[in-house]
Amino acid sequence: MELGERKQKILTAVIDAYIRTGEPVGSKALVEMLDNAVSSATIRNEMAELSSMGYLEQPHTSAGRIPTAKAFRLYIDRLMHRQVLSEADRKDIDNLLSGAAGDPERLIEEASQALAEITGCAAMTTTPAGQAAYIRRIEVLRASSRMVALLLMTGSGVLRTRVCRFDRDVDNETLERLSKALTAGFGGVELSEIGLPQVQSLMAALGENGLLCAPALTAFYELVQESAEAEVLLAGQLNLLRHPDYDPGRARDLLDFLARREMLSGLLSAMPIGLRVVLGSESERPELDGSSIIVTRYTLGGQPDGSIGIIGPLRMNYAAAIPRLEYFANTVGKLLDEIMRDGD
Amino acid sequence: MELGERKQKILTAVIDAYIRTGEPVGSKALVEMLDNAVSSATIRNEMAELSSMGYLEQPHTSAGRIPTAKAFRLYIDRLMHRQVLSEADRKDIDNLLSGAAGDPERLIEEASQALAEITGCAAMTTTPAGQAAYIRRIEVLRASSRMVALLLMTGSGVLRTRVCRFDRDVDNETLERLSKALTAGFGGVELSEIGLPQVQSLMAALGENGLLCAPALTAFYELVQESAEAEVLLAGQLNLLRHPDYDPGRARDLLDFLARREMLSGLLSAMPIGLRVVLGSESERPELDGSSIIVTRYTLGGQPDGSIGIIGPLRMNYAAAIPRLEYFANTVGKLLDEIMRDGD
DNA sequence: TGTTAGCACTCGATGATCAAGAGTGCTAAC
DNA sequence: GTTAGCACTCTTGATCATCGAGTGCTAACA
Repeated sequence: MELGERKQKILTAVIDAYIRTGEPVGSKALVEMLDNAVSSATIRNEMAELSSMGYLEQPHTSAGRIPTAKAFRLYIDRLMHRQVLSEADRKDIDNLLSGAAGDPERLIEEASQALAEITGCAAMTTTPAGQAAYIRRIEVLRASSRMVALLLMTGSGVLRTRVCRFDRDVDNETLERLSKALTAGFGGVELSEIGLPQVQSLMAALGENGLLCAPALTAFYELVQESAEAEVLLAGQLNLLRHPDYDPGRARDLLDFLARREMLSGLLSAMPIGLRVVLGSESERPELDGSSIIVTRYTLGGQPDGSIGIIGPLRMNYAAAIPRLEYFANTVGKLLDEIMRDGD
Repeated sequence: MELGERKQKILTAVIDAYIRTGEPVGSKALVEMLDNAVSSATIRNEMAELSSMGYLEQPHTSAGRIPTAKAFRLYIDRLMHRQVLSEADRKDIDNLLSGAAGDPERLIEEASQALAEITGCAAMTTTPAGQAAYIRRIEVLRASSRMVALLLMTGSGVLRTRVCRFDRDVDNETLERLSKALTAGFGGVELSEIGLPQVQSLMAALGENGLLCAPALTAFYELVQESAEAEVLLAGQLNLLRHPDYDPGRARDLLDFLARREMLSGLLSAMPIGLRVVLGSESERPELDGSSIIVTRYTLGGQPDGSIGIIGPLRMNYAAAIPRLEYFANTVGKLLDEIMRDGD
């Protein structure tokens, strides 16, 4: 079902105008947009056809047309003219990202903030975890006679800590042994390979100390689980409240949805490599209806790693947002590589 | 300006009803609430006086009365009948707080969540930092040949980490020396006493290594600053969107305000010891108008430490919220003491 | 002197009616 | 295939009358 050239032009104009104003667009307005090439009656005929083809719909008889999800899909895939970022645009983004000097996690966090600010949408990112996240280092630190802090550093440079409390005093020797056992047993191991059985067998290997160290091992296990699943960072949710397209109820539902990180996490991890636009109505989630998600991945050492994306109203400025998001992802990847690259 | 007993009863009834319904309350409704003790005309006379005294106001001539901020103040300080928590109420709260076993920071975080859930307001807490927050431990951990992680543990058991990157490779010896210098120089020192000059003089003392270690010292300084000011945790902001008293614009402004943690931090730290109710109109912040804050402190080792509080609409159920908040603060303090108490 | 019944009055909320305007679909002419 | 013209539909905003809740005031009452 190929669309004629004029139909494409008209549809594109309708969507562009709708994205700009949020109002249904009528035949008169379109005549101007198409440089008076044809009359409004012709436009009307074409629009009637576009309607019956499922690309346009009318909120009511005497209103203009608004694009359907199907139309947005076509627009995004084929019709839209992406903006080309100016030197100034790039500079702006570069500046926003220059804040976090050496910490990968903070970089991602600030990238989230910046992306939200630039696009006016909510931004979501996942920390670099990737498939190849392994344990680079484990530390057992005494905090007091019964409290011990565990620290886990992954291969991607992300740190996680947890404090746990023993049932009775532990001596340095025990901690030392625990620390050695953890490092020996799990250093360099991929996070995904560490499950309850592995931790339990380590506990058994510790012999009489195993039971005493149970709180620490539990904490360690939780720490591994926590580090294994990429953390989802969200920024600029309040931007969504500002947008007129969201009535209070819908906005609340959406924010509720976004607050459930495990949802987002699943959503993002299910995304294939490459830049994707998911229209809310295309997902199975009713909360996302009326919204739209653009996601891509940033790379780490040349490999696709964490996700970075935005979520906003269906009627968002794709032509501007997409190239910006791409540039963000590229820059984040580059900065991460710079941080992680070592002098060897 | 003492209020007669009947006036007090009427005012209390008005506020109770207004808190329940959110609508202006009229003389007829009040007659019922006061068990038909007097006629509506009498009530009207009394209400007219209460109006001229500044306790009640009318949205428009033909509507009932709503309480003013002055009335709420009186209500909270003297008129209100606090709910007494049932055994079941306490159990509920105890259960909600039993999650985070041994980690003080996670305990506070979960307390925030739970408090928001129970009260239907937004909850805010600060991590235990207190005036007496000193450095219990500093660790310098190599992450790779150029990346180093710093870890800071404060006396209250809170951990903070930061990753920094050196301009060139650092050998273990240098790191060792840095670690020793930091521990020797700042171990046991109060956070508030560590400023740029102190860090700089340490850098000088490191001699030729000082310059090389500059990124780490910068990170250390930032870490100290970050740990010195109690972190403000916020939960349940979305509860506010659910409340009919907030129109979308006001809700957004309030959420914007809450998102600026440094504002909250200042607000909380300026609060005197003990349970306080601050009506939004009593603060200088226009964003808080129409809202109300209830704050208290939890204790750590018998000393008042972090803040814990809620923020919600002016018309909130104080009689229920206040005793719950108090119980929360007590329980959090108890749990913290349990976690921190050492076997010596 | 304090309380109450009665009543006129005010003012927002509700709903009906109406005109204006935007936009369409259809028909007939080009 | 395109266009001018026109009748038709439907939203929007304004105007207006009505209704009802609630008040303030006055006069009667205990």
